Amino acid sequence: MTTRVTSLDVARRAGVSQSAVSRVFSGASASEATARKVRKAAAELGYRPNPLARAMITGKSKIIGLMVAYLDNQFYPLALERLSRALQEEGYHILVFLMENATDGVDKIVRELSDYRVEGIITASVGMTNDLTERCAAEGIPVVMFNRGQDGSGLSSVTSANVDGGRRVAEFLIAGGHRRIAHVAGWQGSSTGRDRQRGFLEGLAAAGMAPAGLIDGMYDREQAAEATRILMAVDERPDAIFVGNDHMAFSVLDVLRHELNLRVPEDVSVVGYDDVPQAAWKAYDLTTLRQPVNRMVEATVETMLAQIADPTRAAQKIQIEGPLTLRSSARIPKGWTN
Amino acid sequence: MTTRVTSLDVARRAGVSQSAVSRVFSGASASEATARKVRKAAAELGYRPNPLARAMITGKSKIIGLMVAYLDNQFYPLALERLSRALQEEGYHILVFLMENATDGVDKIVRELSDYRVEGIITASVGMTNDLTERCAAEGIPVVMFNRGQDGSGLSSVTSANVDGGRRVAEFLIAGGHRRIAHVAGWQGSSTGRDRQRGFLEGLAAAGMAPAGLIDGMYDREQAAEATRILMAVDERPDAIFVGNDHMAFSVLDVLRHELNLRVPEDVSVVGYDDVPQAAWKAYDLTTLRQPVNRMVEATVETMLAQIADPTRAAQKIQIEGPLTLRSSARIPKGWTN
DNA sequence: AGGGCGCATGCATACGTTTGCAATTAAACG
DNA sequence: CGTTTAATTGCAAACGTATGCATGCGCCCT
Repeated sequence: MTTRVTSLDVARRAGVSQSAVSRVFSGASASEATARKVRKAAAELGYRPNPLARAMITGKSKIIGLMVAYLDNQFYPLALERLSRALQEEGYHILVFLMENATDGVDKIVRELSDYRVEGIITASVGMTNDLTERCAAEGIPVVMFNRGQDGSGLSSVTSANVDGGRRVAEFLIAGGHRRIAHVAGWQGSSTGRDRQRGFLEGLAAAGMAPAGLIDGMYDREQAAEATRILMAVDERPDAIFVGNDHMAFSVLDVLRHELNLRVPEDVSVVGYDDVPQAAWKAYDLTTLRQPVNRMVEATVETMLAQIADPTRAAQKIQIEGPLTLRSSARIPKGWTN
Repeated sequence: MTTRVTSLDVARRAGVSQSAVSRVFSGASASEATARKVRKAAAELGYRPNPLARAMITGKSKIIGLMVAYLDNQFYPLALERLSRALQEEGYHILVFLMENATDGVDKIVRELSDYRVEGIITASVGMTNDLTERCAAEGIPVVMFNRGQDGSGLSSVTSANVDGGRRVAEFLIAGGHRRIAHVAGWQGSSTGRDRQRGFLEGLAAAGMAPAGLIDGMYDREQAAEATRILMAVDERPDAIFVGNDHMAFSVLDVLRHELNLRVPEDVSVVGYDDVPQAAWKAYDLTTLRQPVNRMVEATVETMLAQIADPTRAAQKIQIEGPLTLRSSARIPKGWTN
């Protein structure tokens, strides 16, 4: 348990003042001569600035808080991985909080994050109430919501173009000749769920159609399975189902094939949303609207850094388009080009 | 951007000294009378102790570092989720680092973790070199390795009983009447991969058998797929494959069914390792040896906290047994009881 | 050559806590 | 009631860094 080496130790060895050392390491002005001496001494002693002490003074901790609700849906681990890597490269560190979607927990966690003087907060799939919005704004902590928006909040968000995506799925299924198209919707408490549903309904309406069934799957496998059973337990079965995300779509496919003994896509086409890695696995081979994780992460990091650099900067709501990934779970219209 | 309220503010309002406030909040002795006054004033002002300042003095940051290599394998997001929740409940926070399995990165990250005065480090599926072991020991930072051991290192680890598990899978397959049993092994650079393979080979040997094929799948889907193609491209095909983890097993199943058009388990039985949630999904319905995540997490947290409380405590290597979860991907021996 | 300007450096203070020490008060005991 | 002992409390010094201010220096310009 050797005692740590401080800037003062370095200063003594280099024959300069402690402030000189600080200036060299914090990038303030210093002559090339002293900088060399300091760096040499620091290297010899193995000195590293203490980020906590630094944070005390500056209020900048080089830490970013990340709030995630659940990791079942493969989309989020993936995003977490990318986000983490990208931020690490920028010299930031990540304090993660896993939480229920329940609002009360959010409250507590935002407080703790602010205690640690995080420089920014990224939320993935977790709703912030408006008073939290205000609290963060009051404390001057930038917030970026990843894959979720919040109407009326002054917060930045990065999502895919969900309304448009929903509409394109509708158009795709209609073009495929499906006449009874049902929807296992994403959780209506989330902007993604609502937007995809809205776009989907608009797409149907534009062709003078209405959904053959519509149930909120709550982004939950079990609920999606139950929804599927209900949707299919009618005389005129749906011939296509648009599912609010891939995670639920897998469950839907399992029920269709293994419980109801239906063929996909011959009896019923299925389209998901996200394009998580599993969607490409042969057992599912799911046609799905891709959310471009990489670009979404890039945009998130970029927005975050910009807001940290200039806190007065206006919030941005960024939408990123993704392509429809064609696989075998849905009939492909003749001559369809993406 | 209201200025933060400090212990001094509270002290003034409560009519006591700043140290009194500190004592009340750090749990040191204080009379009931002052404690009440202080708490009242604190509540009115909305005071919260600054953990960074606290960490500066005590060296205790209430932060635990978590190093994870990849999140593709569903087992890790799940573990991360559980670990995070458990530690949060104990009042700790988690600094996550995602990293390549490459050794050089580990070095840098351990340094950064130590900069932030983390109280402990949990590694999941990432190899630590021995000099890092020493560095952590020198700095007095407890380390617990989750789901990976390291021979000869003085570090605590929590794993499932991998050797035993491998052996039990062998016994199960033999009892099922399989005569040509192959193995797509877990990465031989990891203790889990090696141990499972060893147990498996021991189990075969005990019945006078040898593997019908053995390839390192590197815990990678692509490599596992390629391994499967090679293993099956012989005259006397294996009638069973034990795969080093579920993540690879899904890939193996996809190749068997959709590339080679084989039936599972009629033509070939498949057994995995982990019992991740997806293993229960009907499209795979994988027989697999369960790693009890919850109990492993509990043991990890417990060990971690114990070592933080008493750094002189000897390292522990904990092994936790898991049951073989029977599903339909492998023939079940008549009268088999787990 | 002299005045002015800018840059580099050191001194000292601040950040918000914890904690050893001494002083004060309360309790306990004969 | 006096004295010993224990429990509280305040004072002040840390922890390791950043930074405003004043000083000193070299340099350019007229």
